Amino acid sequence: MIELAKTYDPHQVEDAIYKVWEEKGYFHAEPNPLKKPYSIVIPPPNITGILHMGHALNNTIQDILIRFKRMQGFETEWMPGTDHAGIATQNVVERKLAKDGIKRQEIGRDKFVEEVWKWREEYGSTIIRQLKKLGCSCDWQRIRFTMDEGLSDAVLEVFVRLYKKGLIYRGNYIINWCPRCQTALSDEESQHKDVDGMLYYIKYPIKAGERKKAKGSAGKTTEEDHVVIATTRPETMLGDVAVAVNPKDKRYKGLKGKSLILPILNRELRVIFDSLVDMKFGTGALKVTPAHDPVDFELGLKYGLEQINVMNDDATINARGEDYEGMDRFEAREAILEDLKERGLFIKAEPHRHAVGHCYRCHTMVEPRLCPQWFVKMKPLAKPAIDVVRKGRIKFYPARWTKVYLDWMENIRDWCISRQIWWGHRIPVYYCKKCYKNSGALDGRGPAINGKEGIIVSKTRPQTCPTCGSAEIEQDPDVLDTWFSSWLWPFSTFGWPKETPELKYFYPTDSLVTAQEIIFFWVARMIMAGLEFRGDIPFKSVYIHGTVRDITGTKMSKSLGNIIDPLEMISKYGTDALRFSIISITAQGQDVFLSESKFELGRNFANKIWNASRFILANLKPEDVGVDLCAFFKKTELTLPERWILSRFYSTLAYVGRCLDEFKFNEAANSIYEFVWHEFCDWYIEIAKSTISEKTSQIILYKVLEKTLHMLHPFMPFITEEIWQKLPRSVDAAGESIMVQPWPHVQKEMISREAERQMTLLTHIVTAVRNMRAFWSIEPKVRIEAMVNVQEGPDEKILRDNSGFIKQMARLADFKVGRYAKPRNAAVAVVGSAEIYMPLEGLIDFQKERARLEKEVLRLENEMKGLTSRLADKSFLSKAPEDVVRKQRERKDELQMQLEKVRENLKEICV
RNA sequence: GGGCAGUUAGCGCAGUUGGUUAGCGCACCACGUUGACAUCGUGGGGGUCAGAGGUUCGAGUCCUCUACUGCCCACCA
Repeated sequence: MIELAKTYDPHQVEDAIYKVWEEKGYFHAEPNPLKKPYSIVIPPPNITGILHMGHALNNTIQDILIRFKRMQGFETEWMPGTDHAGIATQNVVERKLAKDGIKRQEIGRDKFVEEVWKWREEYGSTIIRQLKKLGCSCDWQRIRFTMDEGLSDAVLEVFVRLYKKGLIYRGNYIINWCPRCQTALSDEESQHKDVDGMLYYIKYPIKAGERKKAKGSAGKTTEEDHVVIATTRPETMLGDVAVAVNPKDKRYKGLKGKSLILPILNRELRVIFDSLVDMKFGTGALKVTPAHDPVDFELGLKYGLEQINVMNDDATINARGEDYEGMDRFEAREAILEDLKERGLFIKAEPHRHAVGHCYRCHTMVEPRLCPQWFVKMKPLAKPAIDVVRKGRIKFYPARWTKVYLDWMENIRDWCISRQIWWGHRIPVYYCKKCYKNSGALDGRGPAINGKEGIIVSKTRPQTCPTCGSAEIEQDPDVLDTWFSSWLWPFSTFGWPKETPELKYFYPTDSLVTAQEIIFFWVARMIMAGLEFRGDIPFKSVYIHGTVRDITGTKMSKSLGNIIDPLEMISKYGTDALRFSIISITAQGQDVFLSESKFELGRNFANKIWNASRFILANLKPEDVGVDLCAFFKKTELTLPERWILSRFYSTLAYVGRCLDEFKFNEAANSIYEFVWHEFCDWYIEIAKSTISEKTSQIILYKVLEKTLHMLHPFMPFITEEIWQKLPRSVDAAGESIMVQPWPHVQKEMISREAERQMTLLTHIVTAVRNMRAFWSIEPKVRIEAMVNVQEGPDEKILRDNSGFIKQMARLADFKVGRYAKPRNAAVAVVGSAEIYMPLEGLIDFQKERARLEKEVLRLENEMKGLTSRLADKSFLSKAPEDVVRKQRERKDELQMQLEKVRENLKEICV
């Protein structure tokens, strides 16, 4: 007899179990020619992050996969790590320093970066500890950080290779600028959000000497001395150099050859005619600001317009804005509008809702701005990455993401990779001052755009300029986008560019598990990088899980305060409960709406397992159970419930395996739940109570429990380990862990549809008796008897053989099987071809019983109607598959019989 | 503007390739026994599967349209 504690306390065991796992090295994998590899890489959380529910879901899924595959005998490598999150981390450390009144500019670059490293030492592994708390079986010996020496080397290597290949260039284009972080952002880092703004209508006067002609040729409808433009951002007019209209727009025909005067600054503006201009928007006249708008920029290039940048890095107006210099962009907007009103040039403002880019880190409104930056040419990289997905070498689950991926890839734009911050991989570009000064510097930030003079791209710092020999060399001050290191993750973590044994063995990895937000940032880029630098796909399948939202459907975020903290849930309900709950409520790829009460599901389930185990172990005779299951069954006659529970177990096991292969984690979890609770506990254990000391029951209870623990382990690693450790087992398995036990083999010969069908008959009979008892309010302690009237045949034999179980489960004094006539004063129920009588001397209220039976008749008749018409339908009979027709016929016969019997009983009552 | 999801019991959701009587959890009602479990057991009530049309012998499931909700993408200033 083995005793388990009365209640399961996750907190007492989880940390200790995890420690043992880690110490014994179960998480670690090495290239092993005897085994097949299975590897996944963690989507590296950033070092400023703390574990949120999205992480919990994401990592639970990965851990389930890894534990499943590990038990299946694969050499499983789950590569963990963190990314340095350039902008986010720099912001955090800046804020920390600001508390002590320190600005990063004051202490300088080197000192600041030192501070960030210090911060990272102290706080950067919070999320790692939390992942351990979640039970993640990552290979911590291989943990990587995007700023590690090896990964940094990979980053430089990639930059140099791409540059040499002509896929990296320096260009002066409109980029997304975050005035708060004071850096450029990629298109993906600028998130569009709808903003309620205003559309302002402003008069731009026609140059004085040219007005009359304009009037003459434009007809009555044209304003005689000005053009009205519409803009949402009046402050950018300080950088206007032209006004554009559509050549087809009749309203502006008369503007040909004319100039306009920019209000306030009195700059002379060209009028250009271009079909890019939408005639339907605003007034059809577009003010052109090449340095502050992508469309205007295009026009500027096309017509050779001057690019006037009117803002500083912090989005205040610069000297080009004359009187507005020093004002913030929004202040300037108001001031300019005021001035325009004074001059009578302001017409109206109407509400206008439009999408505006926001910084994905600090949510500040992004300023489109002309600025020299480094870019990666993406089209050549995208092409092969499109092919591998088209050809199905990489598959998305659910498949709909394939289209999202392909759409984006086919319209991919160049990637702005330089960031004007200090924390990150510094761009391996060096400028020879002597050479580039000759070619004309720009913005003091480097040499001429698109030229190569004075640019040295090298992994290491050159001593002298290879062209002129000058030692006056300085490195580009910018760092690279964090994703420029993350996109190499699947191979840089295995040692690339070195051809390490790990890289050869584990690459390509198998599955990538991630959230939809990150498809463009990360997934797509990893595919491109994998193909470009390693010549092979980085992973075979991509599983995109849903977003975790709160109960109202909003995404959980710290700023909204609607967070359900996974660590808090772990401390309240236990890790296994958290894991099981979140998995079982998350359908494939579907967003999940979370509320705290959902974690009760997992907690209750853990409790159920604990108690079932406690019962089994308390009654266990260890000397009886150490047998080979297959051998034992071959020579032992099993009862129906025994054959049934084994059949159900193996069916469930097979189904769970299939679900995990198809990323249907919720279905796997729910089928285990259903099996454990409603089949094993509710029926089999209850039935086995009467024979618990017999060897067969001992073996079945023990084996089903043990194998169920195996099957459940990937989902609930701690409780299964804790119970498994308590099981008696042979010496060779002693001290081992359930996590390295083999995944149970599906014994197909144990799966019996027939046993399952027969058992259903028994459970239906028991349920019918219980139902009658409840209906007639017969207290459980009152032992009464019942009998079943059944025709001679297979069903009779089943009932006869198992009458003991029925008696036991329905709490009957006696249960007789045979041919019986209905006794007087008996309640009756019909199940299939059998009729159950329950004599209730003196208890029967005929009216009540009649009502009950009438209701039953109604139900049966209703179903009968449908069946009858279907079976009378010639088309159905000719077109439906045979087995469907046969089944329906059988069902009809059965119904017919039931109906007759119930009607007969009804008649008798009426007498 | 384009795309993708979702709409099934009071609430939150499942529902494989179309095929018997549409399920689960929570909540609800009634009753609770001998030692696994009140984080429980037994029984019960509750749904014209968003709406309309179509395909089919047969539709929650496939097609079209509509409505509402949510998400993603997008250079109409």
